[in-house]
Amino acid sequence: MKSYLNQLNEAQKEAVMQKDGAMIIVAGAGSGKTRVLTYRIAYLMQQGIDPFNILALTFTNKAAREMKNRIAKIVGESEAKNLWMGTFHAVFARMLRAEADKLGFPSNFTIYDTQDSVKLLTSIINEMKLDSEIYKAKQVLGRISQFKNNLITVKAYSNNSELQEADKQASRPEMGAIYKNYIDRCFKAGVMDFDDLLLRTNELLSLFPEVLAKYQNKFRYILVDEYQDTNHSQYLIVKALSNRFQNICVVGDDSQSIYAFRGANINNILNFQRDFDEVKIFKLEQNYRSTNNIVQAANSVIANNRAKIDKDIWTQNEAGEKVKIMHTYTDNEEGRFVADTIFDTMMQQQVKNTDFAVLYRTNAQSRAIEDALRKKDIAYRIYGGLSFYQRKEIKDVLSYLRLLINPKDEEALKRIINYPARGIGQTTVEKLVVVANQYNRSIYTILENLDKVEFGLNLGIKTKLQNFVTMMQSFQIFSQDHNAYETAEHVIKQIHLLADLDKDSTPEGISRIENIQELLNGIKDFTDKQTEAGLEVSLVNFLEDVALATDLDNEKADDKESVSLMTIHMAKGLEFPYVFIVGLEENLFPSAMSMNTRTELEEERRLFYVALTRAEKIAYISLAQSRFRWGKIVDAEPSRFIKELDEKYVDYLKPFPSKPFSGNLLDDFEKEPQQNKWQNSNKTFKLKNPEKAQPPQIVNVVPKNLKKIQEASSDSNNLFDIKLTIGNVVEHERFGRGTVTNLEGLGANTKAEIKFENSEIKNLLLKFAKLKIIG
DNA sequence: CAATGATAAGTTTTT
DNA sequence: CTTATCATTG
Repeated sequence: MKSYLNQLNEAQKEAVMQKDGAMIIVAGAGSGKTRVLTYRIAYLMQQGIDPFNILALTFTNKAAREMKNRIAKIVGESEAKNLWMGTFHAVFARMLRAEADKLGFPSNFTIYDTQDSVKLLTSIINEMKLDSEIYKAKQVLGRISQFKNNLITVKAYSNNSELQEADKQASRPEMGAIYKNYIDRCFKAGVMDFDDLLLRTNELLSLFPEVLAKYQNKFRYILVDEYQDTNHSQYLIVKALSNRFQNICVVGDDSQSIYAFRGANINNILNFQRDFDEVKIFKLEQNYRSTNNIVQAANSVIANNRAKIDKDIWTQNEAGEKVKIMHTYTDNEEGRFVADTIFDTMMQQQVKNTDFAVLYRTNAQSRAIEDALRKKDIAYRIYGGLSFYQRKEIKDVLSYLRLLINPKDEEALKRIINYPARGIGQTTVEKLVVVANQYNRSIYTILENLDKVEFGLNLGIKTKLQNFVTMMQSFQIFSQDHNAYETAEHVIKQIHLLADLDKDSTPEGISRIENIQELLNGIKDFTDKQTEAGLEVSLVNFLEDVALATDLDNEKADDKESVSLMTIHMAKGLEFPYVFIVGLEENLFPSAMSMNTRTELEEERRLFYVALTRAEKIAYISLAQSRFRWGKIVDAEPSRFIKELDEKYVDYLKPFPSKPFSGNLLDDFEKEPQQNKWQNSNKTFKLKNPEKAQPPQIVNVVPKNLKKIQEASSDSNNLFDIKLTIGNVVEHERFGRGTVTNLEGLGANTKAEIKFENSEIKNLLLKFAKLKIIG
């Protein structure tokens, strides 16, 4: 029973066994944080604490699920089931549902995702006749999100001249009015957006002392994971709930704080000691995950940050391989390097696809990697980007379900009132919105009372609207004695959605139908699981799950044999034996948007730290000299973060090319014709003509300082020293045969003028042209 | 009102 | 290069 305590080191054990009071666990990357949290919860339960009295807040649903499973193994399933464990959003959505009436919300409120919010704001901005160039919906939403995360209500805003002044300065004086409209519309629609789930929880706890008391009493022990990424709103919730018993344990690593951009406040962790009476601090500094080379390399990078808690991350693990850096010419070549290395490693080490992850700063970078992996027939899965539930066809179906449980849901209604097409056009919908605002009712209420209001609709349209309402009503009746799965299936059948999609025989159209099927399977899975667990199966629960799910939460069967591709943000909390961090270039990583202030740059650096510390065995870092961005070829310079890596822990797989590239790159890009044809095809496919291009030569160069290499290679670069003289006959992969008519420049920068057989004369840079000398 | 094509605009990270 | 929105036509 106590045996699990023996699996802990001293620091971990102390943290686990500190039962009461406020405490902070500063847990370095790979220091067994999850293990401490799980054991701590198990320990609490064995000390007699009722699981009903424990609240554990995690950063992802996946983390919550895994932790719960691990706890169940120690204390048993039936006990573990009673824990409140989940993300802030999921846990407090559940709480809000129970208490919704107090805030004037229906208990079946639905949740707006970002897209819904942006659409609502777009229409508000239009209705207010504001310039949509100045009031960009996305930016306005960002601003509103800031307000909400800092608990600035509409009223607080109107009393805050500083904020108003700031918005005036940004020539958006109507910000407050938009904010008010947005809040009103959400309220009227019975919906909450992501930020509302936290904001309204705060509202609930501060306006209703008896509710606060109830939950304070319930949650006597509170644990918060990834505390460094909580925002002010979350902080206040935690503080309020833990105020009575002060049994609060937060776990985090300031070095891994990467969500300031969406309001996370690093001060929450830095100032934790000030917030509670007696705070015990535990530091977990031993890394169990990575080799020493990786740990030290990561340390050397993060040392460049000023704002941090002092700690010394170390490991007993073997030195392992050094961090490997590969500098390629283009992003396509970078992709090839990744694919080739994965392929070779799998062959030589007999390891699985799942042992590899490719991490990037932006989702757009996945393309080049995907292409290369497909060419090598390596199965992969992309996480993030647009998630399954955000796909158009899926959101359409979900919107029907949303409207069914919450007829006031305006965005859901607008989305489907004319999909599949039933002759209700944009103008009609706009009229409805106006009337709904006039009467201060939801659109659906207006629809239900069409004969009572007159606003110039012709009979034909009226009938169509009437039919729509009748249909929705029939769905509602149907859902009363059918479960979520049966209802969804019924709805899909009744609206003839598949018939509509069937008209489209393109691969995209077919995949849409498959997606609908997959959605149905998902709902079935959900209903089955809930039934098994003896829980109430409701559409409300399903929709909430879906709204708060991330891509990481949807596991697919073939994930078990796939290489993972994701942004670094998504990779937080995960680990892989082999990790590729790609695109280490200025303006990409660090991102161009975040180099204005020190704070932002430090966040980028922490992001790099997070990326590196995902690796167990080998970390590869790659960068290209030029990259396809915004439809153009853009020159790139090595990221400053590369220079910050202590050279003791680094291997350059190839010397850095001499100068920033400025020549003609078309060769490399045009060599791979129409690769985009494969874009939407399957993850794996057989190549008809396996590319004959050799994998990049991996040359082990004595680790040298980057600068030295750059200096050394600037005058002569023997790697590219092609012996070519005027008069040679050469063959080019694309242009065919030609004769060298002139040579210019030295070494890597030699430019050749070639007259091709089609009598075109071209100037080619030898290092890119890959000419074959024929005679 | 719907379907189609054209043009414009935009990419940081996400619950 | 991709996606979203706009304009035009039937």
